[in-house]
Amino acid sequence: MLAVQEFFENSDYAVSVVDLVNHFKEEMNKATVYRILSRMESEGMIHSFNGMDGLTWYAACKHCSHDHHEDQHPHFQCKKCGRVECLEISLPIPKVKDHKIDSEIVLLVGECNNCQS
Amino acid sequence: MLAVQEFFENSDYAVSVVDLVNHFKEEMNKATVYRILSRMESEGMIHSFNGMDGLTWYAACKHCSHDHHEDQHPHFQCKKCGRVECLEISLPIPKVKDHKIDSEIVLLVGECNNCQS
DNA sequence: TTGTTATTGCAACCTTGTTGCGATAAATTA
DNA sequence: TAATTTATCGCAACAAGGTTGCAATAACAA
Ligand SMILES: [Mn+2]
Ligand SMILES: [Mn+2]
Ligand SMILES: [Zn+2]
Ligand SMILES: [Zn+2]
Repeated sequence: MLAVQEFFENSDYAVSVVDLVNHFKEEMNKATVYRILSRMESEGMIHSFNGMDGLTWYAACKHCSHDHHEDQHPHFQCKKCGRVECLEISLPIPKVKDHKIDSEIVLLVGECNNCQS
Repeated sequence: MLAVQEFFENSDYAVSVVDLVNHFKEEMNKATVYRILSRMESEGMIHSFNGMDGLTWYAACKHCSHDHHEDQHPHFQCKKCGRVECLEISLPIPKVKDHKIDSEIVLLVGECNNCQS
Protein backbone atom coordinates (compact mmCIF):
# COMPACT_ATOMS: atom_id res chain seq x y z
CA MET A 1 0.00 0.00 0.00
CA LEU A 2 2.86 2.39 0.72
CA ALA A 3 4.03 2.36 -2.88
CA VAL A 4 0.59 3.47 -4.07
CA GLN A 5 0.44 6.18 -1.40
CA GLU A 6 3.78 7.57 -2.51
CA PHE A 7 2.65 7.51 -6.10
CA PHE A 8 -0.15 9.94 -5.29
CA GLU A 9 1.98 12.09 -3.03
CA ASN A 10 4.45 12.67 -5.85
CA SER A 11 1.91 13.65 -8.49
CA ASP A 12 -0.29 16.67 -9.02
CA TYR A 13 -2.34 14.84 -11.59
CA ALA A 14 -5.07 12.26 -11.53
CA VAL A 15 -4.33 8.80 -12.79
CA SER A 16 -6.57 6.24 -14.39
CA VAL A 17 -6.94 2.97 -12.57
CA VAL A 18 -5.82 1.20 -15.72
CA ASP A 19 -2.54 3.10 -15.71
CA LEU A 20 -2.11 2.31 -12.04
CA VAL A 21 -2.67 -1.41 -12.48
CA ASN A 22 -0.19 -1.32 -15.33
CA HIS A 23 2.35 0.74 -13.40
CA PHE A 24 2.39 -1.69 -10.48
CA LYS A 25 1.96 -4.89 -12.43
CA GLU A 26 5.41 -6.25 -11.48
CA GLU A 27 5.01 -5.30 -7.84
CA MET A 28 1.49 -6.35 -7.01
CA ASN A 29 -1.61 -8.06 -8.27
CA LYS A 30 -4.44 -6.28 -10.06
CA ALA A 31 -6.91 -7.18 -7.32
CA THR A 32 -4.56 -5.74 -4.74
CA VAL A 33 -4.36 -2.43 -6.56
CA TYR A 34 -8.15 -2.20 -6.69
CA ARG A 35 -8.41 -3.11 -3.02
CA ILE A 36 -5.81 -0.56 -1.98
CA LEU A 37 -7.58 2.13 -3.96
CA SER A 38 -10.94 1.41 -2.32
CA ARG A 39 -9.30 1.45 1.08
CA MET A 40 -7.51 4.72 0.41
CA GLU A 41 -10.70 6.26 -0.90
CA SER A 42 -12.75 5.20 2.12
CA GLU A 43 -10.08 6.76 4.32
CA GLY A 44 -10.24 10.11 2.56
CA MET A 45 -6.78 9.93 1.03
CA ILE A 46 -7.93 9.82 -2.58
CA HIS A 47 -11.14 10.26 -4.53
CA SER A 48 -12.42 8.79 -7.77
CA PHE A 49 -14.36 10.01 -10.78
CA ASN A 50 -14.95 9.15 -14.42
CA GLY A 51 -12.87 10.45 -17.29
CA MET A 52 -14.03 11.09 -20.85
CA ASP A 53 -13.10 7.54 -21.76
CA GLY A 54 -15.46 6.14 -19.14
CA LEU A 55 -12.53 4.84 -17.11
CA THR A 56 -12.20 5.42 -13.41
CA TRP A 57 -9.62 7.97 -12.38
CA TYR A 58 -8.15 8.62 -8.95
CA ALA A 59 -6.55 11.70 -7.47
CA ALA A 60 -5.17 12.71 -4.10
CA CYS A 61 -7.53 14.48 -1.75
CA LYS A 62 -6.40 17.86 -0.48
CA HIS A 63 -8.55 18.46 2.58
CA CYS A 64 -10.30 15.19 3.32
CA SER A 65 -10.15 12.71 6.17
CA HIS A 66 -11.75 9.43 7.14
CA ASP A 67 -15.04 11.03 8.20
CA HIS A 68 -15.10 14.13 6.02
CA HIS A 69 -15.08 13.68 2.27
CA GLU A 70 -15.60 16.76 0.14
CA ASP A 71 -14.59 16.22 -3.47
CA GLN A 72 -17.24 18.11 -5.39
CA HIS A 73 -14.82 19.98 -7.61
CA PRO A 74 -14.69 19.83 -11.40
CA HIS A 75 -11.98 18.01 -13.30
CA PHE A 76 -10.11 18.88 -16.43
CA GLN A 77 -8.86 16.56 -19.14
CA CYS A 78 -6.44 17.68 -21.85
CA LYS A 79 -7.40 16.42 -25.29
CA LYS A 80 -3.79 16.44 -26.46
CA CYS A 81 -1.71 14.86 -23.70
CA GLY A 82 -4.61 13.14 -21.94
CA ARG A 83 -3.60 14.39 -18.52
CA VAL A 84 -6.35 14.88 -15.98
CA GLU A 85 -6.30 17.25 -13.05
CA CYS A 86 -8.51 18.39 -10.21
CA LEU A 87 -9.63 22.00 -10.39
CA GLU A 88 -9.71 23.62 -6.98
CA ILE A 89 -12.58 25.87 -7.90
CA SER A 90 -16.27 25.68 -7.16
CA LEU A 91 -18.80 26.18 -9.91
CA PRO A 92 -22.28 27.46 -9.18
CA ILE A 93 -24.92 24.74 -9.21
CA PRO A 94 -27.42 25.75 -11.89
CA LYS A 95 -31.10 26.07 -11.15
CA VAL A 96 -33.39 24.06 -13.38
CA LYS A 97 -37.16 24.30 -13.34
CA ASP A 98 -38.90 21.27 -11.81
CA HIS A 99 -35.60 19.75 -10.72
CA LYS A 100 -34.08 19.62 -7.26
CA ILE A 101 -30.35 19.51 -7.92
CA ASP A 102 -28.08 18.18 -5.19
CA SER A 103 -24.74 17.90 -6.91
CA GLU A 104 -22.98 18.46 -10.17
CA ILE A 105 -20.41 16.28 -11.90
CA VAL A 106 -18.30 18.36 -14.27
CA LEU A 107 -15.55 17.35 -16.63
CA LEU A 108 -13.97 20.19 -18.59
CA VAL A 109 -12.21 19.26 -21.79
CA GLY A 110 -9.61 21.28 -23.63
CA GLU A 111 -5.90 21.93 -23.76
CA CYS A 112 -3.60 22.21 -20.79
CA ASN A 113 -0.93 24.85 -20.44
CA ASN A 114 1.85 22.54 -21.60
CA CYS A 115 0.06 21.57 -24.78
CA GLN A 116 -0.85 25.08 -25.96
CA SER A 117 1.84 25.83 -28.52
CA MET B 1 -33.45 -0.84 -36.66
CA LEU B 2 -36.97 0.53 -36.92
CA ALA B 3 -37.98 -0.85 -33.53
CA VAL B 4 -35.10 0.99 -31.89
CA GLN B 5 -35.94 4.19 -33.72
CA GLU B 6 -39.52 4.03 -32.52
CA PHE B 7 -38.35 3.39 -29.01
CA PHE B 8 -36.57 6.75 -28.97
CA GLU B 9 -39.36 8.59 -30.72
CA ASN B 10 -41.79 7.54 -28.00
CA SER B 11 -39.66 8.57 -25.03
CA ASP B 12 -38.62 11.88 -23.58
CA TYR B 13 -35.98 10.23 -21.44
CA ALA B 14 -32.54 8.84 -22.03
CA VAL B 15 -32.05 5.11 -21.77
CA SER B 16 -29.03 3.12 -20.74
CA VAL B 17 -27.63 0.77 -23.33
CA VAL B 18 -28.01 -2.06 -20.84
CA ASP B 19 -31.75 -1.42 -20.56
CA LEU B 20 -31.96 -1.31 -24.33
CA VAL B 21 -30.18 -4.60 -24.83
CA ASN B 22 -32.47 -6.10 -22.24
CA HIS B 23 -35.60 -4.57 -23.73
CA PHE B 24 -34.87 -5.99 -27.17
CA LYS B 25 -33.33 -9.28 -26.09
CA GLU B 26 -36.13 -11.39 -27.60
CA GLU B 27 -36.14 -9.42 -30.84
CA MET B 28 -32.49 -8.98 -31.65
CA ASN B 29 -28.97 -9.81 -30.64
CA LYS B 30 -26.88 -7.72 -28.27
CA ALA B 31 -24.32 -6.99 -30.98
CA THR B 32 -27.09 -5.80 -33.26
CA VAL B 33 -28.35 -3.34 -30.67
CA TYR B 34 -24.88 -1.89 -30.24
CA ARG B 35 -24.42 -1.65 -34.00
CA ILE B 36 -27.77 0.05 -34.51
CA LEU B 37 -26.96 2.54 -31.77
CA SER B 38 -23.59 3.45 -33.32
CA ARG B 39 -25.24 3.85 -36.69
CA MET B 40 -28.03 6.03 -35.33
CA GLU B 41 -25.52 8.13 -33.45
CA SER B 42 -23.32 8.68 -36.49
CA GLU B 43 -26.41 9.78 -38.38
CA GLY B 44 -27.38 12.38 -35.79
CA MET B 45 -30.52 10.65 -34.60
CA ILE B 46 -29.29 9.97 -31.08
CA HIS B 47 -26.38 10.94 -28.89
CA SER B 48 -24.58 9.15 -26.06
CA PHE B 49 -23.06 10.09 -22.74
CA ASN B 50 -22.07 8.53 -19.43
CA GLY B 51 -24.39 8.22 -16.46
CA MET B 52 -23.43 8.19 -12.79
CA ASP B 53 -23.21 4.43 -12.92
CA GLY B 54 -20.51 4.57 -15.59
CA LEU B 55 -22.89 3.04 -18.12
CA THR B 56 -23.47 4.51 -21.55
CA TRP B 57 -26.79 6.23 -22.02
CA TYR B 58 -28.49 7.26 -25.25
CA ALA B 59 -31.09 9.91 -25.97
CA ALA B 60 -32.84 11.25 -29.04
CA CYS B 61 -31.29 14.28 -30.69
CA LYS B 62 -33.53 17.28 -31.10
CA HIS B 63 -31.82 19.35 -33.76
CA CYS B 64 -29.07 17.17 -35.23
CA SER B 65 -28.43 15.64 -38.60
CA HIS B 66 -25.80 13.48 -40.28
CA ASP B 67 -23.31 16.30 -40.67
CA HIS B 68 -24.25 18.56 -37.79
CA HIS B 69 -24.04 17.15 -34.28
CA GLU B 70 -24.53 19.56 -31.41
CA ASP B 71 -25.18 17.76 -28.15
CA GLN B 72 -23.32 19.88 -25.67
CA HIS B 73 -26.15 20.14 -23.18
CA PRO B 74 -26.07 18.95 -19.58
CA HIS B 75 -27.91 15.87 -18.38
CA PHE B 76 -29.87 15.21 -15.24
CA GLN B 77 -30.16 11.97 -13.32
CA CYS B 78 -32.71 11.45 -10.56
CA LYS B 79 -31.24 9.72 -7.52
CA LYS B 80 -34.60 8.20 -6.59
CA CYS B 81 -36.14 6.83 -9.78
CA GLY B 82 -32.91 6.70 -11.77
CA ARG B 83 -34.41 8.42 -14.79
CA VAL B 84 -32.06 10.45 -16.95
CA GLU B 85 -33.02 13.36 -19.15
CA CYS B 86 -31.44 15.89 -21.47
CA LEU B 87 -31.61 19.48 -20.28
CA GLU B 88 -32.20 21.86 -23.14
CA ILE B 89 -30.24 24.64 -21.50
CA SER B 90 -26.74 25.90 -22.05
CA LEU B 91 -24.43 26.47 -19.13
CA PRO B 92 -21.63 29.01 -19.31
CA ILE B 93 -18.23 27.44 -19.90
CA PRO B 94 -16.09 28.49 -16.94
CA LYS B 95 -12.76 30.21 -17.43
CA VAL B 96 -9.83 28.57 -15.70
CA LYS B 97 -6.35 30.07 -15.55
CA ASP B 98 -3.80 28.31 -17.77
CA HIS B 99 -6.45 26.11 -19.36
CA LYS B 100 -8.02 26.41 -22.78
CA ILE B 101 -11.46 24.88 -22.31
CA ASP B 102 -13.30 23.65 -25.39
CA SER B 103 -16.25 21.82 -23.94
CA GLU B 104 -17.92 20.84 -20.73
CA ILE B 105 -19.49 17.52 -19.76
CA VAL B 106 -22.07 18.08 -17.04
CA LEU B 107 -24.21 15.60 -15.16
CA LEU B 108 -26.57 17.10 -12.62
CA VAL B 109 -27.80 14.81 -9.87
CA GLY B 110 -30.84 15.29 -7.72
CA GLU B 111 -34.56 14.61 -7.62
CA CYS B 112 -36.93 14.91 -10.53
CA ASN B 113 -40.35 16.48 -10.31
CA ASN B 114 -42.15 13.17 -9.96
CA CYS B 115 -40.01 12.05 -7.05
CA GLN B 116 -40.26 15.20 -4.94
CA SER B 117 -42.86 14.30 -2.35
C1' DT C 1 -32.88 -13.06 -62.28
C1' DT C 2 -28.34 -12.22 -60.94
C1' DG C 3 -24.86 -9.73 -58.67
C1' DT C 4 -23.72 -6.39 -55.00
C1' DT C 5 -24.15 -4.25 -50.63
C1' DA C 6 -26.03 -3.71 -45.95
C1' DT C 7 -27.68 -5.87 -41.90
C1' DT C 8 -27.99 -9.58 -38.67
C1' DG C 9 -27.06 -13.75 -35.35
C1' DC C 10 -23.87 -16.14 -33.09
C1' DA C 11 -19.91 -17.16 -30.70
C1' DA C 12 -15.68 -15.87 -29.32
C1' DC C 13 -13.11 -12.37 -27.51
C1' DC C 14 -11.35 -8.05 -24.86
C1' DT C 15 -11.49 -4.94 -20.93
C1' DT C 16 -12.68 -3.24 -16.47
C1' DG C 17 -13.76 -4.64 -12.20
C1' DT C 18 -15.09 -8.07 -8.38
C1' DT C 19 -14.92 -12.24 -5.36
C1' DG C 20 -13.70 -16.63 -2.87
C1' DC C 21 -10.10 -18.69 -0.75
C1' DG C 22 -5.81 -20.22 0.89
C1' DA C 23 -1.30 -18.21 2.13
C1' DT C 24 1.44 -14.76 4.25
C1' DA C 25 2.38 -10.87 7.00
C1' DA C 26 1.27 -7.75 10.79
C1' DA C 27 -0.56 -6.68 15.00
C1' DT C 28 -2.51 -8.40 19.69
C1' DT C 29 -2.65 -10.94 23.44
C1' DA C 30 -1.22 -14.28 26.80
C1' DT D 1 8.63 -15.13 23.51
C1' DA D 2 4.93 -17.95 21.68
C1' DA D 3 0.22 -18.37 20.40
C1' DT D 4 -3.66 -16.24 18.41
C1' DT D 5 -6.18 -13.12 15.98
C1' DT D 6 -6.66 -9.83 12.22
C1' DA D 7 -5.41 -7.55 7.97
C1' DT D 8 -3.43 -7.91 3.59
C1' DC D 9 -2.12 -10.32 -0.43
C1' DG D 10 -1.72 -13.50 -4.80
C1' DC D 11 -4.07 -16.19 -7.70
C1' DA D 12 -7.61 -17.77 -10.40
C1' DA D 13 -12.12 -17.67 -11.59
C1' DC D 14 -15.89 -14.91 -12.54
C1' DA D 15 -19.21 -10.99 -14.05
C1' DA D 16 -20.70 -7.32 -17.03
C1' DG D 17 -20.15 -4.00 -20.70
C1' DG D 18 -18.66 -3.79 -25.09
C1' DT D 19 -16.34 -5.34 -29.68
C1' DT D 20 -15.22 -8.27 -33.69
C1' DG D 21 -14.86 -11.99 -37.32
C1' DC D 22 -17.53 -14.58 -40.10
C1' DA D 23 -21.16 -16.91 -42.25
C1' DA D 24 -26.15 -16.34 -43.29
C1' DT D 25 -29.78 -13.57 -44.64
C1' DA D 26 -32.10 -9.55 -46.27
C1' DA D 27 -32.33 -5.45 -49.13
C1' DC D 28 -31.18 -3.26 -53.16
C1' DA D 29 -29.69 -2.44 -58.02
C1' DA D 30 -28.61 -3.85 -62.66
MN1 LIG E 1 -10.49 15.68 -7.96
MN1 LIG F 1 -28.77 14.66 -24.20
ZN1 LIG G 1 -2.01 18.58 -22.22
ZN1 LIG H 1 -37.16 10.69 -10.21
